[in-house]
Parts: sequence; structure tokens; C-alpha cells
Amino acid sequence: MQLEKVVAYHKALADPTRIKILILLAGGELNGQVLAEKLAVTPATITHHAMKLREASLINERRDKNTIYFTLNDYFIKSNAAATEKLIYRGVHSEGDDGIMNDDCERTRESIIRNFFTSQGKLKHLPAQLKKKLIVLEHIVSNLEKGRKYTEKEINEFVKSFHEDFATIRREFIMHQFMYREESVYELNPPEMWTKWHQLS
Amino acid sequence: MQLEKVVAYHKALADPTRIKILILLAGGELNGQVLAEKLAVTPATITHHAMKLREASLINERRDKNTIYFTLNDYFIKSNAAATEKLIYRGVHSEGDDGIMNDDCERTRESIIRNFFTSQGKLKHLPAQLKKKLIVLEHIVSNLEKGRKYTEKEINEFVKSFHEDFATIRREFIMHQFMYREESVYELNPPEMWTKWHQLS
DNA sequence: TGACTAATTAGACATTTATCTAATCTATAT
DNA sequence: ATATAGATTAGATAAATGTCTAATTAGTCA
Repeated sequence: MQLEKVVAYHKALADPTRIKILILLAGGELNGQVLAEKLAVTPATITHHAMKLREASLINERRDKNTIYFTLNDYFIKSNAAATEKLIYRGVHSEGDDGIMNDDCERTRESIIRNFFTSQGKLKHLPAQLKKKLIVLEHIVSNLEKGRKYTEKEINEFVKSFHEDFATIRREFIMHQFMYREESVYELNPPEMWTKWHQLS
Repeated sequence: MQLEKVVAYHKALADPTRIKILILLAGGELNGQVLAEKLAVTPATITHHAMKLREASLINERRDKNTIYFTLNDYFIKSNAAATEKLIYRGVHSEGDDGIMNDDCERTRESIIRNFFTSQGKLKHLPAQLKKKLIVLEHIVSNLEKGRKYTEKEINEFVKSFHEDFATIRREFIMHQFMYREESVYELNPPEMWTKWHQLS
């Protein structure tokens, strides 16, 4: 359900300490201890807030020796704000894509998405079955802007909001023609180039 | 403080019942009883949520006989989402306007705004002193999009998010050249046309 | 191995919050 | 004035939440 996600997102931002954490992270990556000191709270409190922010996909983290550095997840901050408006104004209907498919397909699609993504919008794992995999890939890739050029780093960050194994998924994007790459610059292909399961055998 | 407002906004949206209320209101105005019935909660609960939504300026209300009808406050829903991003990315600095003024002016400006607006961003009352009034009007009007045409109804709704007496304030906009009107269509004037206190005697 | 550092967990505590019931208020209509 | 309909308030309760301290885990380096 879309509702849960929007509520979780706003819950995550509904606390002054967490907003301050995000403001600090906007200035660059920081580790827990530093955050704790700057905000005058204990490391335990930072851990607590980090969990909430992570659950809402608002931050990513990277480990270096004993230290965990947090970074903003730009993509989710922006897309969730938009999702709120969308939910309120367009209501509960429509999972988000402009449908070319008929109702039957749409139902299949939605149930596959419900199965392979958590309620937080994270990908559990790539389906083995091709048809399902394509639907999952399309679902992810449809969050990118058409016509915009992305660096490899941006694509990695973006994919990481859905799943840790960004390398595999990025390769799948190319393989199934969702995107093309030229000298490490990535861009969406037009949808008619995307491999669709119902055009197969 | 900007932070408080952003947190209050997200707190208001951090509850499924309140989101559902907004979704229902997106379909048109509704009164408390109907909302209570559709959401399977008591009228008292609706009153509770209505207060939170009102404090965050997400809804307006209108009384007709014994019945109070709630409506969405479109303007605030959108502008607050934007404010969140702004706060996170541009940090705590800058009240929002592109500064041409020097620091002294800016301080005066901010203190006037702090004095005449509640922490919720509502206008307490129009200052009598011209200089202060112009600053207040500019502050409000700077939330409109340049180049966009507004109907009188839209302007009224917009102004109402700041103060009940929209007619007076709308007239002030025209009088001091913040906007112009042509056949009931309103549009922002370019900032250099706005009456500025420091251009006066 | 053992010492050190950063992060996490567990548990406690106070605060906030969503909801209900029952009583009260307010404006209308008879 | 009285009755009625909708909204609000007050008070109770259970659940969630933010923060702390103290104990524990996990990873690094000598």
C-alpha cells in the first residue's frame, strides 16, 4: 500500500533531531560520533534516528574501518515529497505508471511488485523468472528522468536505494535496453526500446 | 524558526488517518460527521485531527448553519513540501528571499516578519506603519509564482492561508503594485515595480 | 591475544499521541 | 423556550516515541 510509505516518510521527517541530521549530512558525509557531538546527544540516540532514516530510505551508509559514514539519499528525499502530493491528489488509485497494459496485465504487474518489493519500496531480490525480472527492472527504472544524463556514481546511488547489489542491477538495465551507456554516462532509452515480456516468445 | 514549521508540517502528515482525511478532501469539501463515518472513527477523533491539520495550515474550513465544512489548502501542501527540501539543502540560513538588501536591512526585515507572523506562518494583522506593511506584503507575495496567472478565487484562497481578511490584503497587493489585475485575472508584477520602503522619502 | 574505537542493543523513563466515551457547547429550527 | 444536530472539550487509556545509561558487539591495529 502506498499510504504506508508516505506515512513512514513523513514520520521520519517529523522530528527536529532527524531534520538536523539531514541538514548536517547535506554538507557532506559524517559518522555517528560527530553527529552526536554536533547535536549534543549520545551516540545511542544517533543510532536510533539513523535506523528510522534508513528505513525511510533517506540516508545511505558506508563503512570505513570502524567508522560508519552516513550520506543523504537525495533521490528518495525528492521523490517522496512528490509521492505525497500524488497520493493526496490522485487518491489511492494507480500505482504510478501510465498504463498501456490492460487490466489483467496491470493486476499481474502490481502483484509482482508487491511481492518483490518491501513496503518501504526496497527490492527484496531480483526475480529469476525473466518476465518478473523485467517488470521489476521497469518499475525501478521508471523513477529516472527521461533525457537526463547520469554519471555512473549517480546511477549507483540511485540503484542502491532499492538494493545493495547495484552492479548487477545496473548491468541488467543495459542488457535489457532500459538504458544505454557511453563513456560512463548513462541515459534512459525511450520506453519502446525496453525489453517487454509480452513481446517475447 | 524555520525548523519548527517543517517539523510541524511533517508531523501533521505522519498519521494514516490524517492522510486519508486529506485524500477525501481532495474530492471536495466534507463535514466532520461524514469524515467520521467514512473513516470509521468518532467525530471527536475528527476534531482532534482537524486541529492538527489546521495548525499546519493544510486545511481551511467554512461554516454553514451547524455544519463545518473542511477544504484542502492546496497552497500550503505544496509549498511546505518544497520548504522541506529547501531547509535540508540550503540549511538553516536565509529566510527564503534572494537578498539585494544589506545585512542591516535583512535583520530589520526578519524581525518584522517574526513579529507579524505566527510560528505557523500566519499573519497576525497588517502593520499600520507603511514600511512594515510593505515588508509583510512582499513576504506574502513572494510565495506566488512569477509569470503565472491566477484567478480571483485562487488569490483569495492563497491569501486566506495567511489571514482571513483576504479582500483587504488583495487590494493592498494591487495598490502597492505587487500584482496587477486585468478582467479578474491576477499576475505578479516584476519585483522592480514593487513599492519598496527604502525608495520612499 | 589484548587494547582500543565506533556502533549497537537492552532496558528504563518521561512525553506525546491516537482513540474512545461521556458531557458540554453552539447554532438552528420549531 | 425547547429540542435537535453537529462540533468540541475533558478525561481516560493504551501505544509509540525520544532520550538516556550501561552493557555488549564488531572491527582494527599493535
